Amino acid sequence: MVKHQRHYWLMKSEPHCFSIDDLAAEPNQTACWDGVRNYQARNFLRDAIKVGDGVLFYHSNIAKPAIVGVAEVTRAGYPDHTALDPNGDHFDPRASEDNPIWYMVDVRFLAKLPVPLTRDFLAEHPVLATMDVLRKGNRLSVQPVTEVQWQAVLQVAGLSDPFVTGGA
DNA sequence: GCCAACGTTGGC
DNA sequence: GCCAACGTTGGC
Repeated sequence: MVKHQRHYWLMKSEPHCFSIDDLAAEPNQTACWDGVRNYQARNFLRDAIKVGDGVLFYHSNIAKPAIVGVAEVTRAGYPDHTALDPNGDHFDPRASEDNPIWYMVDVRFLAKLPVPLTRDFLAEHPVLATMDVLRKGNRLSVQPVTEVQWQAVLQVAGLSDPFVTGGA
């Protein structure tokens, strides 16, 4: 029997818009990751991200951008209905029920890192220095993370891997 | 606030 | 299909 291979992702958010604390405060600590309007990120949301995948929550566009928490995917890609709302910030007149164009996933809060992992810190770490998010000019708001990077984040944060339950 | 990097748009 | 102009992202 073949089990789904868990994948890992980094998702950016501007904390004054939606922060890790906002996610933790949501009902069921779960929110839909809406408003992504970039095709490459859309493709990840629509095609690649699956229930159970791990998410590194990254705060962007602040003085000290950093990975601040971890979350998990609780619903795979489905149409982002905010594209259909003409009064919303994420309205896209080209989108329709039949052709949603944009997709989102649901993510649930797992943990806040005891200390945010800043870019400066990441850049000094032998494994984490390779993360896509550090690449100059990388604007992708949803990007893949390797399992090695995922485990390194948890290790340096002093957290146990939430997907490893006892044993092993 | 600056500006480099990038994605998108639209004229041709 | 090319590419210049433009808008946005996001670190600094």
